[in-house]
Amino acid sequence: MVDKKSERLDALFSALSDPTRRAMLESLADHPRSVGELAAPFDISLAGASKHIQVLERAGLVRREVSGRVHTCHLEAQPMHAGAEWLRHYERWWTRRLDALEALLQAEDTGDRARRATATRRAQARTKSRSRK
Amino acid sequence: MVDKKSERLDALFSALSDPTRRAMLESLADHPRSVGELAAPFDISLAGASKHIQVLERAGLVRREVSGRVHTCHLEAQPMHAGAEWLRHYERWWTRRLDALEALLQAEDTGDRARRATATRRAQARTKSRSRK
DNA sequence: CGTATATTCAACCGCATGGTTGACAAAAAG
DNA sequence: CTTTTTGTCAACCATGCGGTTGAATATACG
Repeated sequence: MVDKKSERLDALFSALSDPTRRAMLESLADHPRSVGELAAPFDISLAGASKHIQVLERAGLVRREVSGRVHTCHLEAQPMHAGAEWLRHYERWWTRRLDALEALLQAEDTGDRARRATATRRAQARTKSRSRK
Repeated sequence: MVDKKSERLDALFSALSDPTRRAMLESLADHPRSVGELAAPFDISLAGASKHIQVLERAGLVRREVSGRVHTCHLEAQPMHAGAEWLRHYERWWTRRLDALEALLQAEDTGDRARRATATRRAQARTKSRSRK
């Protein structure tokens, strides 16, 4: 069940890793569109677009309403929330730059592993290719 | 240069789409680790882990400090910011509550997302004229 | 009815990915 | 100097992915 969450993130990030699919989602953010309408802006076959849409569907990002022969695709953004939450967890790393003081504090707080890493960092800052003791 | 941004997102989301790599990043969020330390928790060869780390590096998520024969890997989270921003763009879609059709579906079909297609078809027989542009 | 339209499906192609193993290189340890 | 440790590289394998084409399936239209 932890596994389940991971698989959802797999599918989400994997779906988002393709520029065509991201563009499709952006276009669906405007309003729902048929498969043909979704495919139109891209220089790919309808079958190719259909596959992309299926990937988005499997990731839960698109819901399909079949009405006659037209399949209307709607944006379903909830799964993105999990991804955003995962990323949010790292906010402090791009907000607060890892500086020397923090590294020093961490070295004194925790075990030898952190201390070694800090020493390495310090040594490297001082002399580029000299090895430490 | 718009292209450039897209490529960065490609690399980012693609890097994040693998559970092993996400776990590596989580472990690096704690403190920097050597390649061997990063590989240890997983049941894969060192060479396999090395490849994962290279993917993370190419996505800009990991910086490597070579000190002697030890390669120490540091988390470099800036690239995640772009992904978080992209996702944030859709916040209103997952904030916004389920619409009438969704509510109807939930009432009829208790919670199982997998069988939504059939429920949709059922609901469609009733509300035929909804929401086409 | 027959035909045009919207979409999927199946088979295939080329390339990337995640994984392995077996050298290999460089630094540390003895 | 020799051995051990740390990690990469190259080759290989199986699988998946993005793309195609061509046929199949419904549905709508005249």
